[in-house]
Amino acid sequence: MELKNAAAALSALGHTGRLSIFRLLVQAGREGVAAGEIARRLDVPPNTLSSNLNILTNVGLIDSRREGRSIIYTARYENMTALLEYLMEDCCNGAPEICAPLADVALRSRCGEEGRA
Amino acid sequence: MELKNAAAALSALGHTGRLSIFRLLVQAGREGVAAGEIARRLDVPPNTLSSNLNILTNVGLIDSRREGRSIIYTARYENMTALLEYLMEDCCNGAPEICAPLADVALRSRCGEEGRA
DNA sequence: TCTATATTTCCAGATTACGTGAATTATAGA
DNA sequence: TCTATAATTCACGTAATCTGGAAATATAGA
Repeated sequence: MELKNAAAALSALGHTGRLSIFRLLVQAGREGVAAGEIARRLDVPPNTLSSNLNILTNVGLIDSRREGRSIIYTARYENMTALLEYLMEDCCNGAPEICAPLADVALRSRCGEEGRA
Repeated sequence: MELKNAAAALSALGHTGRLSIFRLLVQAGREGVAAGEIARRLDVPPNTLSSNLNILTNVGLIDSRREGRSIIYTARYENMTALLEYLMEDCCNGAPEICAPLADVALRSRCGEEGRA
C-alpha cells in the first residue's frame, strides 16, 4: 500500500457517517447489506448515503453487486487488512512489548471464538 | 472507543502529511523524535508541521515532552490499539477465515521477530 | 542580558468537503 | 406499457480544512 492510497482510505473513514457504514459492512460479512437497508438501519437520507458509499468504493474499502432492484454492499477485507498492515509497518523499533497488544486485538477478533475484551 | 473519537483519529490520519508523521513516530518507538528532526526528515516547514502535530495530539494519537529546547513527540500505542480494535469489532459475522489475515498482520508486526510480508 | 536555536501561534486566502433538494436511471410486477 | 420501488447523479450554498508568512514564546549558552 502506498501513502496516498492509505491516506485516502483513512480520510474516507474519518467521517462518522462513513465509519458507521463501514463498520456495519465489516460486521455483516460476505453476505453484505443492501443500500436501502443501510439507510434504514443508520437513518440517513438515500442521496447522502449513496454519496458516502461512492466515496468508500472509490478508495477500495467496499464493493457492490446488483441483486434485482437492490444494490448489495460488502466490505473489502483484503484492503482493510492492507491498510492496517500499513499502519503497523515496522512498528515500534524492535520493542515487541509495545506491539504485542496490537497482535492480541487481532487475535481476539478471530470471530466467534470468544467474547471481545 | 466511541464513534466520534474513532472518526476524529481516522480523519487526522487521512492526510498524507500527518500519516507520514504518525508512521515515523510509530516506527520510532518510545524514544520518540524531536519536532525539528521530523521537519527535517519529512521536509516540511516548521509551522505546518506544528499545526499537524497539534491535530494528532488533539485526537490522542501522539504525545510530547520537552527536552531542553526540543519537543519530543511519541506515538500513543494504546490509543492506536483501541482504534484498530474499534475497526475490527465484531468483524465478519462469525466467519473466522475472513478475519484470520488481520490477526496474521498483527502477529507479523511483533517487532524484530521476522521480516514483514 | 544578548543572541541563536527550537517550536508554536496567529492569520488570511485558496481549496476542498458536506448535505440535501430535485431530477434521473434501473428493475420488477401488473 | 404503466406504476412503484431502489438507488444514483447533479447542482449549489455552507462550512471546514490546508498552507505558509510573519510574529511570538521558550530555552540554552556566552
